[in-house]
Formats: sequence, C-alpha cells, structure tokens
Amino acid sequence: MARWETGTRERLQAAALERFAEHGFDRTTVAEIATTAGLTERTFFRYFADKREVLFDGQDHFEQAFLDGLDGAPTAEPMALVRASLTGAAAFFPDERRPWARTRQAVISSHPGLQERELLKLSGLAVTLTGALRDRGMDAVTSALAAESTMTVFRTTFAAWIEDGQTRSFTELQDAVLDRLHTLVAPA
Amino acid sequence: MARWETGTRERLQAAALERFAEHGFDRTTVAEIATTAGLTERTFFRYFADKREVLFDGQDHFEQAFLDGLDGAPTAEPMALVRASLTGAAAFFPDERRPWARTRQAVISSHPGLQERELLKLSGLAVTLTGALRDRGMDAVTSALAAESTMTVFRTTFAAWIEDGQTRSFTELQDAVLDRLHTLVAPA
DNA sequence: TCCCTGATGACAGTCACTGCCATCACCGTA
DNA sequence: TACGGTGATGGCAGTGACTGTCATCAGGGA
Repeated sequence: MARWETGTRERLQAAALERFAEHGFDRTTVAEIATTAGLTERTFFRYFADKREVLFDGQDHFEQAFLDGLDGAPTAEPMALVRASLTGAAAFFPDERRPWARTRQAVISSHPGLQERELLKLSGLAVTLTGALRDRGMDAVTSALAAESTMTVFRTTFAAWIEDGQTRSFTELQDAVLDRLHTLVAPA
Repeated sequence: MARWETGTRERLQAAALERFAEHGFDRTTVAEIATTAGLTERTFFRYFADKREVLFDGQDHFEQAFLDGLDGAPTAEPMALVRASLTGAAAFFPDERRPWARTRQAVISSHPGLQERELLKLSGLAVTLTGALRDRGMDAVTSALAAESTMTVFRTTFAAWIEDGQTRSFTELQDAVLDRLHTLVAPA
C-alpha cells in the first residue's frame, strides 16, 4: 500500500462531482477530471468502468445497509421484512449527509444518462433484496413485489428527504410514506 | 410523402433487432444497422437519438395505453385507478405479440445499457402517471406511490408473461400479481 | 543489492454521436 | 414545361468515451 499517493479513487470522485456540479456533466471531460486529480484519463478508467460510474461507487455498502436491516428482523412476516430493510437503509442517511446528497442528486437529476445509472443501481438492489427475501422462505412473486415496494418507499422517501427543509429525519419521513402505501393498497 | 422508400424507421428497427439478437449489441455497429437497412449511419441518428433508442420507440403509444385505461375508470378511488391503468396497459400485450416481445427482451436482458434505458422509460411513465393521478385529485405522495406500484405490478407481470409457456394471458397474470400485492401490504 | 509486483503513463485505435454542407427527388406553380 | 422550394439523405470532418498494449517506475522482500 501507499507506494503512490493515497486516496486516488476518492480524489477522482471529488474532482468529478465538483466539476459536474460546476460545469455540467456533458461539458466535463474525463481527461479534465483526471488532470484535476493529478492523474491521467487512462487511470480514471482503471478505477471506474465509465464516466458515469464515478458518481455511483459504494453500491455494496448501500446494499449492505438494506441487508443488515433484514438481518435484524424479528419475524419472517413479509411486510415486517420490508419495514426492517427500510430501517436498515435509513441508517445510511444521517442528516449530516443531506447537503452532500443534495449536490449529488442535483447533478444526477440534470442528466438522463445519470438517471439511467441510478435506476440501474436501484434495480440491482431490488434483485439482491428479492433473493434475500426468497432465502427467508418467501415465494418468488411476493419476494419480487416486496423488494420493488421497498424500492418504491425508499425512492419516495429519498425525494422527500432531499426536498425537505431540514426538519424531518429520513426515518421519520420513511415511516410516513410507508403508512401512505398501506392506506393506498388497503384503504380503511 | 413517399418520395423515398417508405418505412425507413421500421426498417432500421427491424435491422437493429435482428443484428442485436444474432451478434449481440456490442458487436453490432450503427453503420452495420444502417447499411442493412440500405441507409447510412448519419441517417440512423436522424431517426434515433442514440444506438439504444432504436429498441425503445413507440413509448408514446405505450404510455397512452395506461392513460386510456385511466380515462375509463368509473371512480377516483386510488386503487381503482391503479387497476384501471393496468387494464389499459394489458391491451398493449396480446398473445400474438409474445414471441416478438421475448426476442426483444432477451436482447435487453443481455446488456446493462439496454436495461438502463428500459428503466428510464418506465421511470418516465411513472412520472406521467403520477401527474395524471394528481390531476384526478390525488395528493402528491399517494400519486407517486400509486404510480410506482402500478409499475411494480406491470414489471412483475411482464416478467411472468415472458416466462410463461403460453397458457396465461397478460390480463390473467396481472390480476394474480395485483392480488398478491394486496396480500403483501395488507395481510388478512 | 536485485528482482518482482502493482500502479501509472503513453499512445494508438475503434466507435458513438454531432455539425455542416451538398445533393437529389418530388411537389406546386408560373 | 421549366423552375424554385422542401424535405430526406449522403458525405465528411471532428470530438470524446473507452480499450488494448507496452513502457516505466517506486517500493517491498529475498
């Protein structure tokens, strides 16, 4: 380790986000990002599969948060598992992270290609979750629906969390969204 | 009209699907597709914004099917609207279409970039639906959840329809999935 | 001290995609 | 019938993302 300057990946990510936010995704070349980080374009592509991927690293940790929540679930009742994985996810979004999340999300929202990548990541997460739910004895269709519904609640909550002034926590918002889903599908 | 050979767009789409299915998406160049259709690369990009888009034309008609279903809804009760739009969507998938849908889906499933685009299209549809539901008096969060849930049911149904031997119709499968969603969120 | 290993640089090449201008077939009109 | 307008297409050069390959170079271990 550390034969060369450390934190190469992080430097590239920081440089990319900064330039994307400032000049826009399309007007930023990979060569620029690399130069800003004191590296070359070729090295950038050794760390990230493509230009968009630099904004989506750490997917593993993100997925793990959902799975950790699942592990903490007391029962195997489907909706309880959905709640549990969402609780796990909430740990990934403390209030301190909100400003950074806003910047990043603004960049993503401004570019269809980045939205695509975000959707693909969430889709991959849904697949992972579906598998984890099946491992807990849930049937295929229900697992898929539960995983997708988890993503629905998460997505909706995240959007609200980004928009929210500063008052409500991720968990707080998420509980409200989950209640709404219940009311929608099973009106009193 | 018809000063040049007609059906340019359709010829490009057919040529693209055929070559993608045969040789794979990555090993097919846009120039090849265009040549197969008797045109040039430059013309391809006049019809489709990018190489992937050639597989995703007709999004408008697809969205319209959901909206048409919505228009036929008797009430404004949220879940009834979800059902109605799904009924509209089912009209888009008659059994005759299944073989073609399978080929197309196999191509899409084999390439992350195409999956991304498919997800973006469905996401766009969810946005459209959310708006249509809000127009019918539904609140913002419920509209978003209803639209996303509609997509969840549709996606799950579509996957089952593609896998299904040949026996069950789209509508049939969709009703079953919708029941499962209800059971999941509001267990007896 | 020397060799090995892993991170980086350098460079050429492919291909998606764009801007710009030329061409050419058809249509309506004088 | 000759003519100008219009819209679809071709040709071509240029940019930038991404890849394969080889050279380089710093540090760790034998």
